[in-house]
Amino acid sequence: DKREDHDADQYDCSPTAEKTIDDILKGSPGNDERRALIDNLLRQDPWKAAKNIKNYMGRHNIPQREVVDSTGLNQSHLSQHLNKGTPMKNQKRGLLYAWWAKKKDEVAAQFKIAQSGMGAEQVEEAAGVSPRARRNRFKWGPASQQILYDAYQHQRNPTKEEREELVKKCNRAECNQRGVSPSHANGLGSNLVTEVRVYNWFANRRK
Amino acid sequence: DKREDHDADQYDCSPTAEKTIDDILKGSPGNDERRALIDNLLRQDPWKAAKNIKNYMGRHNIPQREVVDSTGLNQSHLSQHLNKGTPMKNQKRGLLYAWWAKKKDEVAAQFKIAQSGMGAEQVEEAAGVSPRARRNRFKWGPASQQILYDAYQHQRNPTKEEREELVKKCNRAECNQRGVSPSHANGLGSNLVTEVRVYNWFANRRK
DNA sequence: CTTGGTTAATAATTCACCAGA
DNA sequence: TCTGGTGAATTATTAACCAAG
Repeated sequence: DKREDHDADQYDCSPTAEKTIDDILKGSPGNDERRALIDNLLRQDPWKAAKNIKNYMGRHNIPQREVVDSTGLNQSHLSQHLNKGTPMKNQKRGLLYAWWAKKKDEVAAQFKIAQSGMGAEQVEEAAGVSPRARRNRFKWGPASQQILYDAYQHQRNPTKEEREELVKKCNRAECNQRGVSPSHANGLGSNLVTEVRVYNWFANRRK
Repeated sequence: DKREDHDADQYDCSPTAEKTIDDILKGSPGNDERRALIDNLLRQDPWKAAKNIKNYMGRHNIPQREVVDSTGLNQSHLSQHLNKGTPMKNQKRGLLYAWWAKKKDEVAAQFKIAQSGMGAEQVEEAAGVSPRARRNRFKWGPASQQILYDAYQHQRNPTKEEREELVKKCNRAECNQRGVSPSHANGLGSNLVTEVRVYNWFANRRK
């Protein structure tokens, strides 16, 4: 990772202005269906929708920050809405749902493309992942952590080979959790497990 | 509270450069003794010192951020050092101890001055609280919270009178926790309990 | 006044990174 | 082949508003 030029104020779009559903849904086909989904969600129980979104984010290990960046919602508000059912006006819920509607397709596209031999990053690009967003930070999923934890009990200092083995096992588990074939691991994008990450996990764990 | 001009890059001193013990101890008499204390702490068990500082901060409800601002230490590093005993080099521990040495005197001075009829903010000024630092945010102490919690069980919507009563009770408890006479409540500075704060506590609690 | 919304700020945690032995 | 140190980023939580019944 490079230190990013932390002064780049050029984030997504509209630096000051509020976002709109159109901003989020910009371009890409199939927006009629998405709008229908959004309207539908807006008409239903917000708490139920929140749980579904949270669940989806959990399964795919999507950082809350990505949602914040692409919707323009306030981080703490979003966090409370998702985790505690704190109220959120329809206008804002719409943004959240729009993000979700689009994201689901993006993710699906990513895994589809991942069948080809592309690397994880190329896959993201090819799938048209919202361009301006900053790359997500890698995040361990519970499934992988369980695997690592078990391995740790048996061996605190795995060799490179053992680590590579763990990488495969983790990626398989992650794909499994997402309901896709393990061969599509590159669709995991920023959450693809690598040997360095496994290395770091052990190094940090040992402290 | 006013919205602060969030662009003001003029924080404490030395925006880029590392701080030194001298920066922290600048001016104010009695620095020889402070240096002796610092050296002494540096020679002892870091974890023991950390616990003492943490304990002190807890008793006076001092935000970690104040330490970060005045020492220039990294927030997560400080947090880990204080809470988990993560190692920290002497150079940096020195800054932390210097802050503590000075802070203890400042706090003592604040309570001394608070005997006079000054308001909480004037007291802070008079005590020569490091000038450039931004005002700390109010934070409830455990003692006060217990009082409020007990009151809440009995009455979710206290009247203004009841709230004023709680204010007094809380401030008394806070002074008590700090080992000072309740008459010195204004020495509590930014942590002085007021009726609005009590009001807010109940309003937030009801949600 | 109070609830519905909403938010800035705080701080524990997570994942990484780098200099040496 | 790390391990001591460190740190940027993430996010739940805390303590505030503010508009409008």
